[in-house]
Amino acid sequence: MLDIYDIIPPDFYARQTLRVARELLGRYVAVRDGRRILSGRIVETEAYIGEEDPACHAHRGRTPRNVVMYGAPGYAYVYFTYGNHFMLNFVTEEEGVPAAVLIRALEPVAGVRWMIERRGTTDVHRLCRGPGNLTAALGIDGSCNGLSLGGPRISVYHCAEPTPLVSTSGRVGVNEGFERSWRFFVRDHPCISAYRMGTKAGRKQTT
DNA sequence: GATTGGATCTACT
DNA sequence: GTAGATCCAATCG
Repeated sequence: MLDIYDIIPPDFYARQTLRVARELLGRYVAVRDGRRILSGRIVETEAYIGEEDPACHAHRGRTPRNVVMYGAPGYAYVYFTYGNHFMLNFVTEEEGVPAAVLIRALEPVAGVRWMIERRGTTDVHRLCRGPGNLTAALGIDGSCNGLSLGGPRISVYHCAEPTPLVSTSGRVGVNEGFERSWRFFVRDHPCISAYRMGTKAGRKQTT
C-alpha cells in the first residue's frame, strides 16, 4: 500500500519553512523498526526558523545539540526534553540556515498494533497526539537524530489525497514569539493535540 | 561543578 | 486548572 506513494525528495524541504510546515499536512511518515513498519499521516506541525526566532533552539547560536538543524534539508532533528520526551523535527531551508518543522501529531495508519503495545493505550486517536507521544508510539529516539527522511529507517511520502483543510495558530509551549502563527493543523481532526484545543492557543483559526 | 528551565504528558482536584 | 515527574543541555561561577 505504501509503495504506491513516492518518497518526498530533499528539494521539497529546501524551501521556506512555513511552506514546508503547511504542505507536510496530509503526508505520511513511515518508520521501519526491524521488520515492522509503523506509519501515520501528519495532521499537526510547527515551524521553528533561524537564530532570530526566540523559540528556536538555534536562537543562541550553534551548539552540539542543534548542529543538525544547520545542516542539509531533508534530515531528522531529534532531541530530548522534559526528562521524558523525544521530539521529531524535519530540517528545512538551505544548508547553513537553522530551521525545522516540528511534527506534533499523526493519524495512525499502519502498525497500530505495535503503537498500542508501546503506548499502553488503546485509544487510536491518542496514540500519536502530541510530539512526545508520537515519538514514543513510533519508537523514535536519539539514535534517529541526523537520519535522512528518505532513508531505510525513516521515510516521508507524498499523499494522493487532496490537501486537507488547514488551520493555523500560535505555537504551543512557546511564550515569546507566540504571536506568529507558525502552527499548522488539519481542522477538526481528532488526532491533533486536543488538550490544547479548548485554550486560546488552539482556538484561533484562519484558513 | 552546580543550577535552572524546558518545542511535554498524565493524573488528580 | 494545576502540579508533579524527570533529566539533559546550556549557562554561570
